[in-house]
Amino acid sequence: MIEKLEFLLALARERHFGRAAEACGVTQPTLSAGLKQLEESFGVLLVNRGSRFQDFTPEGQRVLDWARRIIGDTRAMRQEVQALKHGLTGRLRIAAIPATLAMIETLTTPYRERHPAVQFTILSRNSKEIFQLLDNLEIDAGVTYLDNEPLGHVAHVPLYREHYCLLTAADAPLGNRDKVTWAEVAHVPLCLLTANTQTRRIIDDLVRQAGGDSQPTLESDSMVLLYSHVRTGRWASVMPARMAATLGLADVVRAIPIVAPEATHTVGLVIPARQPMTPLTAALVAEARRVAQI
Amino acid sequence: MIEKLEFLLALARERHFGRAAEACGVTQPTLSAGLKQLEESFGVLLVNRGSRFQDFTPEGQRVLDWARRIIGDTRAMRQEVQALKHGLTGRLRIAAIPATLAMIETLTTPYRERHPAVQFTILSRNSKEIFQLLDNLEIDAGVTYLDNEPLGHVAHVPLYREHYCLLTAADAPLGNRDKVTWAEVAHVPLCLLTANTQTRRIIDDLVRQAGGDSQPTLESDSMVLLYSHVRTGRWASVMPARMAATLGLADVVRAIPIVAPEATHTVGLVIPARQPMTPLTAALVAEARRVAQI
DNA sequence: ACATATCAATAGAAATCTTCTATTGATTAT
DNA sequence: ATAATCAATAGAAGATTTCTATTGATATGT
Repeated sequence: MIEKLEFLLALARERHFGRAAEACGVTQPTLSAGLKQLEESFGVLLVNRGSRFQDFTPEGQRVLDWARRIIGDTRAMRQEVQALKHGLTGRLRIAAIPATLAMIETLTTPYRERHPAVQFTILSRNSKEIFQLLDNLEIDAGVTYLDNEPLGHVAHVPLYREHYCLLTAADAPLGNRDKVTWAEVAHVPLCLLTANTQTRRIIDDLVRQAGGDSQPTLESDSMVLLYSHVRTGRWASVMPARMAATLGLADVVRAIPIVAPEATHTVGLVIPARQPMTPLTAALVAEARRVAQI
Repeated sequence: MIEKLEFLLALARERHFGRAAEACGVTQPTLSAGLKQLEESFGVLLVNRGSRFQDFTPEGQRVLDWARRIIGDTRAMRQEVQALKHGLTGRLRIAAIPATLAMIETLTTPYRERHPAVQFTILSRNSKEIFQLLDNLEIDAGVTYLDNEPLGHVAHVPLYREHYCLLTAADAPLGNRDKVTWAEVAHVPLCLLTANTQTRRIIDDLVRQAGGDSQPTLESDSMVLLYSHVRTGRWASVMPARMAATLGLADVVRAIPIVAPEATHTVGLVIPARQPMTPLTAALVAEARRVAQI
């Protein structure tokens, strides 16, 4: 029964019988049969299909919601018993938006100190993907902005307020300043994250409000790529202050706080709205509360 | 897997492998094997046993808690799909303390009006048993006092405040009074519920505070039995006012409000603290809110 | 202290179910 | 029109579950 619900969950993720079956480690006919059994046991069609997967029926949607919950609880149960036996073990799966990648270690380092047996998987994803992964039980927690776009049905723990700074060469136009305004930044050609990221949308908004139009000279979804350009001193960028601080900068590059309008956004941990949490997640939340600066 | 968790739940109820097996509709070796598999899958002993059932290990306790939740969710899921198909169907199981039995119809009658396909099972139980039944998923809701003894981990909906009255013959010592005090009641020989009920404990307390000692001339766990004695006019009793009002009284018997000290206790619905509720339970809660007088 | 009863575990056979491979039928893409 | 993709089906092999019958251990009663 639980295994059948796993089939359903996989199908929701993959939207394809064959791939869902593979994800579950069974063959396609096995998955088909499993779903058929579910449907028979409920007496309702759960999946609309005509020679290929189409979508879930309304009943299928409801069962899917319950399946997520039931499977989440089942995993939490196993984890908890495991923790009672051997302390915290297993793999903690986190996804973070690129702008926060450099601060994740402030969570994982003390976490590992306390629970050395825990292993980590950390993915760089945009915020929309993070919420999808959370919904599908594919990650235990996410790190993203809390106050910008509506949160899904998740709980959250604030971590810190983000400020932005202009990264530019000391000998560039604004390079000798102690602080700059968004109005000034609006005229600098920048290297920025691609437009499917929240950080980019935030920066775009601020630039636009200051009268600019933000046509970046270079855009990428990789922070390392942006960083490697900026450190040459030949490109400018706007980055979260924490990111700039953590990465460290070459001598030729200066990180200049952008001060007006004062624009801060809250970065925080997002976790599934389940009570009780899994032990691994609970420990992460405890760490987040310790590390939180707000 | 879910079936195995059902085994565990049955064992917690019955504390006996054979009876638990019977409750699950399997033989004892099947249940034993099922539990052994659970233990192997967790890698932990769940049940302490030496030639007979002893108790659950700490891990077993935790698994038991999760099992209740997971199985509760599984049933809720089935119920919800069923409700999507055919509207509300199935059996709503309620347990109520004897003092409230006469008011249950104020819930069930409008409920049935709205959802004619739903069937009811209503048990008369004391409050301790009600909470056990709730914990074991054997009932969907209970009706009991909310403010007297500590509630388990349940949610609740207040229904009304209970007042008490003295039932006695018109020609008995206090029979001509419009109201009486607990101090006066303390001297009347009464027919009361047995001491394992909350109602009795409440009355005992009030009588004792008024200086009496409550040695009932007759006690029973059956309201019908008490009622049949009282209606002869040859016995006196203290009953919740609602009960007296609902049952109706023979001409010779009067129901006299007991006014001082003003003693009211809240009667309410108690339901498992699960979100979301099962559809059957949700409908009952809605009805309770409608009927509630407080 | 001995006999009896109760209880859960075990052994082994029978039955059920699950899963697989191979194929089909239907639809979509080229 | 042909090929490719996808999910359902058929049928055999394999795994699991469940049963009956029994054992071994502990408790109960005489």
